[in-house]
Amino acid sequence: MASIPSRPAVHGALPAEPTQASRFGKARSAQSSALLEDYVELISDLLNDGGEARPTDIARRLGVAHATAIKTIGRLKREGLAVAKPYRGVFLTEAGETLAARVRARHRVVVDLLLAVGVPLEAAEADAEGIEHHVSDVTLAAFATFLKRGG
Amino acid sequence: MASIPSRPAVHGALPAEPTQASRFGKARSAQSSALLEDYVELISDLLNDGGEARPTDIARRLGVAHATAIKTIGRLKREGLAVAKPYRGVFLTEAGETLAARVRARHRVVVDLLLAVGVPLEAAEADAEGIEHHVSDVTLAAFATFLKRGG
DNA sequence: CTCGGAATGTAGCCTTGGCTACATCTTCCG
DNA sequence: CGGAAGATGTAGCCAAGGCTACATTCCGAG
Repeated sequence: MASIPSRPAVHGALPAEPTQASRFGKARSAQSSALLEDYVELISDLLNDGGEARPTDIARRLGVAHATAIKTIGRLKREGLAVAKPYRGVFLTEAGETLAARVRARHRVVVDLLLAVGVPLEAAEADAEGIEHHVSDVTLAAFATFLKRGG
Repeated sequence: MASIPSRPAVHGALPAEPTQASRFGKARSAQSSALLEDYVELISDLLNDGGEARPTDIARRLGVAHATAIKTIGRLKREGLAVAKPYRGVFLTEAGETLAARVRARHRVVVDLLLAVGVPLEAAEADAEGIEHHVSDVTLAAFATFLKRGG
């Protein structure tokens, strides 16, 4: 069908810009850190609030099996974000706390922005959970400015 | 992203609300359809623009190896979103076209909203790529309303 | 002090989405 | 017409993030 000719040099309005590829790549890698961010923030919440973060609690809050939570906690440890001795609960390292604070702040801004543009509370909370991991610093700053100015 | 941050936290044990778990679960499953959505939209773009969608182009645009693209195209076929005969390019089914249209519309609204709240173009385009997959219908509607209102 | 239930941890399996390496097909050009 | 080059497809590997099933540890009753 001549539909697969060797690649002609130019392709009209859709050049194969590396820009686009890099955007997708960024979105992919963001997704990979998302889980760690969720864990770290949740652990921080649990520690601040109840004094301890136990795998079972974490698992229940995240809606996964406890084995899954434990496995991910292992990854947290490997990445230097958390410490945990067997049967002794999970704690955050300096790096973990820092990350948690950043993530929590970002989450708040995202939710507030969604509310400011008229998203209902329930949807705002729910969608923010997924959205926040893809909000870059630049975008976050813009959100903050928008909120300060008008919201 | 533990969702209790913006409000005064309950002092005492955090309740193990199923709400939170379901939010995380939703974010997780959204992430799973995200890839398919990206592929479908890109294929639609390529078809509309150049008349054909070839695995190599798709791979380059997404920034992945061609083998990866081919594997995912296989998944698209399994899910009834695309058709492809070996060495003959990829085409969308009715369902695929429908999905593509929906995804494209959503993408536009998300970018427009980001721009409307002051996010620079580059960041808006880049972040939208990740954000759009987590924007629920309710939130999308709110975005549209905000934009129409002259946001 | 012992025992049983709950919490914790381990092992092994699955799918997704990447990759590289290699095999095969098409097309185009000499 | 016959290759060679490039596109396409296949195979096999890896890590992440789920799960279930089973093993171990802890702790509070009794």
